[in-house]
Amino acid sequence: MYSCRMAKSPSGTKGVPREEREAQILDIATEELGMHGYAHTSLTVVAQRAGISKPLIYMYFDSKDGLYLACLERAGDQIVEAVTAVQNGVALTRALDTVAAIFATLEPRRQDWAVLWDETLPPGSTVREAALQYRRKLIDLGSVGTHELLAARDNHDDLDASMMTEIWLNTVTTVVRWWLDHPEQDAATMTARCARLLAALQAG
Amino acid sequence: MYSCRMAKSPSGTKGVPREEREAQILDIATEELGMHGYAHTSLTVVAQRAGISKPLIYMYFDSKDGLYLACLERAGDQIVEAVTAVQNGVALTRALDTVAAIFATLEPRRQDWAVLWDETLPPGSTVREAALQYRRKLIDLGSVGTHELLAARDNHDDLDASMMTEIWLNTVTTVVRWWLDHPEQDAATMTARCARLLAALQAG
DNA sequence: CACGGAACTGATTCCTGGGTAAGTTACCCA
DNA sequence: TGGGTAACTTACCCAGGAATCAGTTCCGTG
Repeated sequence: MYSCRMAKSPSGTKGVPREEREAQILDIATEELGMHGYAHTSLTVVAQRAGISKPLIYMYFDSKDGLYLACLERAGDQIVEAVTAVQNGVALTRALDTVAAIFATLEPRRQDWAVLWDETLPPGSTVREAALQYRRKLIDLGSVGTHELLAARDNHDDLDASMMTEIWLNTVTTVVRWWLDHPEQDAATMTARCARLLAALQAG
Repeated sequence: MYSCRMAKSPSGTKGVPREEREAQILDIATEELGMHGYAHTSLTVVAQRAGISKPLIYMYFDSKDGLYLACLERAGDQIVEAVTAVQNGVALTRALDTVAAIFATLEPRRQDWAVLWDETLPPGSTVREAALQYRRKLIDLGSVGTHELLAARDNHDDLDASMMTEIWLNTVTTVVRWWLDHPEQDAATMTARCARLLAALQAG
């Protein structure tokens, strides 16, 4: 008999090494999670899209949570690293640098941000806690910027800073979501657009 | 026998007229939906919190969708009306007026905005479509403002305006969520805080 | 005082989706 | 050439939550 390929029997190996299969699953899962959110993502669909069966996913990722966490870690680590590397400019310039870095990092897989900022994670779940920890890192980075900006205006209200930090990160989230809805736009265009809008807001 | 109250038998009327009961259910449901989102709200919990049984909810609201839609309509109508009534100032003043109106309207039931902006609505569902229609109205109102603001800066890019409108509404959402996390703040304080932050951003 | 309707419930059904048990195929190597 | 292992599958279980059935109690009214 020839090796495989002949679709003779459904069971048995297809010759795809674990590592490769894992990467494939991860990519598809990220897309599904990014589009529909954790709550509305079904592993059955992920398996179908990957052309495999559900148990294989469980074999490699243990559970739905495990799969989400794998997507989250890949996304979170990459984003946090990229953003951290760019925190040196001053005030609003730094903000622009940050979004530029985010767009660049996200270019190959834009859904990563949506996975990180998934709003459908079950309240009190471990997946939510895990996502919050990654977000926390970004919040801490952003917090430096907002405190700085407000201090320069003689505003030292911590609650003001807290709210502004929240606004900042949700603005990034919104912009990335808008990007997902406009797939034809590239990273550079997005960065330029953000710069324009920021300037427009400032030109009081 | 005395009328009710005696907890003798579980079945039978408790003497609460339908209208009153409906209002009570609506309030509790709005809280649950606002806190956990549609996807993670269970009617069993709503019933328990109201001290009634699940079938009564179905009797009055037909389905989970029906209950959500009732909450949505009450919230949406009120918010849209309040915001519409305040669209007369110019540019950023109008933005401030709008958030002030929103805070004032939301004061008695802050979760209303979270119901309207629920991120856990199932993709493609009728509830989502309904919510989107209400959001659309707010987006159209906001759109006028952003186009105006950008035009004043000689920017006539529709995509810029589209993104900025999105940012605007998500900022409102973020601010209201922050408010939910800081229950001790009142509407007036929130308005003042927003004014301060806007000024800080502009003072380039 | 019967009776119709309004307010309500316990128990059940049904279905979706996460998770598992047990078995199948192919390849590698002693 | 026969085990051992890696890569798979079919068929199933089961919890939880939406939705429903078949009533029960109470009150107003002719």
